[in-house]
Amino acid sequence: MDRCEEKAIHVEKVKQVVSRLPEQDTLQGVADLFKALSDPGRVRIVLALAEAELCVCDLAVVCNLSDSAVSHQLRILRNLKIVRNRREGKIMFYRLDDHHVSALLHQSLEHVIE
Amino acid sequence: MDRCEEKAIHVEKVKQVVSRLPEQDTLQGVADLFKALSDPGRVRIVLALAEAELCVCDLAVVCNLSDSAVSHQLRILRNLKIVRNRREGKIMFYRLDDHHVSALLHQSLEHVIE
DNA sequence: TGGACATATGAACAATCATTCATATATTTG
DNA sequence: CAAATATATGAATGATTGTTCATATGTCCA
Repeated sequence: MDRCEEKAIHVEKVKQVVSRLPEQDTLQGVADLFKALSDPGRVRIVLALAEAELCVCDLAVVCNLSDSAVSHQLRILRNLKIVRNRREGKIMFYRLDDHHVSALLHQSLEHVIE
Repeated sequence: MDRCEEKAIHVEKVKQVVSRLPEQDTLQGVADLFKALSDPGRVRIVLALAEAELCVCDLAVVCNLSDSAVSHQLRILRNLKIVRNRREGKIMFYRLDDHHVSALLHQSLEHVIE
């Protein structure tokens, strides 16, 4: 069953690495967060919200997408606690929920532009 | 044509935000980077490589995946300059290409665990 | 209350992606 | 050179995703 015993290359290193990895739930959470930011449209939304609080209609213009498409994507971002919303009359304003996300985006920009 | 003039909500804010957004290529690059990390298997690979340099076979054990699956995923990570490889005889060792990525992962862990 | 506006949601379809299996390449050893 | 090992790659298929369209909800104002 254990492949280490058949073709084992670096058993000790593997054991040590495995022992230091976070739990599966945490890995999944990280992957979900990254997945939320894996679409250029959503990246644009998040970067826009890093600049200013905006409503759905504003974001549709900024992203050149339909209101509906933006709304669908905002739900994804909302579910992952990446954005928060606030109603003011008919209008729903969105902003970033968390400063981590902005930092994350800017760090990744460094990697991409480098 | 310009939706701003029909249902315009916050024209000035929109203009300012748009002017501050990176180019589409950059947004796409960021999205690609995040997409590469949007799979728990690849997150596991990257976190493992943040701990030690490992070969494909080691990673297959660590991630409980086939060698082939790991190899496919490593190619994705390689194409995005997230990992580098080095051959030593028959064995191909992988390590992180860039300290940004490790920082990115740890920042996202904070968001998730919070 | 009814109509207009802003946003949200459900379903469906097209496009994209991950995994698997078979096969190919590269390296070492006999 | 042939066999064995480690890794890589191509093609196919099953799953996931984003967008669209139609419709629903919530809010304001006449």
